[in-house]
Amino acid sequence: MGRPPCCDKVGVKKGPWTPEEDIILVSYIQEHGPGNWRSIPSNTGLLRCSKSCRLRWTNYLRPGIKRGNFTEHEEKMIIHLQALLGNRWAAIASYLPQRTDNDIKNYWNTHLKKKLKKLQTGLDGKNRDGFSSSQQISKGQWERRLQTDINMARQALCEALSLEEKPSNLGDLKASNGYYSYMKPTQTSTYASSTENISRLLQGWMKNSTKSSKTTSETTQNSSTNVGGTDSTSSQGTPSAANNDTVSPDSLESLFGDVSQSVSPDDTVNFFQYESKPILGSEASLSLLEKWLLGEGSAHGHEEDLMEASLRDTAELF
DNA sequence: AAGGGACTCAACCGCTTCGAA
DNA sequence: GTTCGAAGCGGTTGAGTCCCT
Repeated sequence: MGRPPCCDKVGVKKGPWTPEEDIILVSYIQEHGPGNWRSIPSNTGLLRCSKSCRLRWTNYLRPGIKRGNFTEHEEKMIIHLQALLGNRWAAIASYLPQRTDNDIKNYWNTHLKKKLKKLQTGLDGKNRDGFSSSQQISKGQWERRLQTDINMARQALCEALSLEEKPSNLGDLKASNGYYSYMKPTQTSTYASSTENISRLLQGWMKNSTKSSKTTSETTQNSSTNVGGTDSTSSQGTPSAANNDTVSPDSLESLFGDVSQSVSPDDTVNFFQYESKPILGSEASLSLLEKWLLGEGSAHGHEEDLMEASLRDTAELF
């Protein structure tokens, strides 16, 4: 009963990918670009379903993926964004271009959830509730609308300024609807890191062909040399934001320590107010926002700056 | 050294969304 | 306006690894 599996064909392979399969997939995508996943198994001879190919690519083989430990900044971003967006991992991942939604989801479930739970239980006795639950819901709804506005503003800005050059660190990505999505390579030097991937895969394969598939993760661990790609996710309808996993402002406050401790729990909202409302207190903040809107430079750095500016200016407002 | 519980994370499953016909 | 297939997404699983006793 129920929906049949996407690939109930006999002979479709499941389970961990082998280095050989990785190489085949990367080579194919290098040549044809990602997309048209349906045709990949038949065109490459891979005994995998299209979904599996897509996942393997987006979560593992795609250039620009950063692996390994999350930095403190990334952690904060995730907690912030999770509080605002709920478990919309793809949307959250769009703010952390080097991380995949799967990675973020895993990290949340294995690390951050526990961390915050600990903090929350520590605070429970105090009952310093900043929001009512209804406030949280309306904030979520408001923020989602806001995010759409932000994306539209970004796009409009890019179009208005006829931006032709790509952001320096985004390689072969193209701004689209406020997000960066893959653009089929047309000229030179695209997929440099894929080539690197392949050679690493080959090396790892030759060296450790007998080892488990875990080895692959090491061989393909790739410095983000050229691309900070993300799935071109947009905010979608049916959010389940403010679900049970949503973090209370108390936890955020505790976790962020000195960054947040002097300001209200509404910081999370203020962070996004910066993205759309002209209440910026300083020109510096404005230029940061401008840069961020244009997708210039390292998203990481500017988001951090923006967040700090947000907190700083919020404090100034009071 | 061995057993077993805890943890991690790649991969799968199934529902939803989107776009073409 | 409806249908259908493809792609996207979030939740869940399970194999491998780590750590403690």
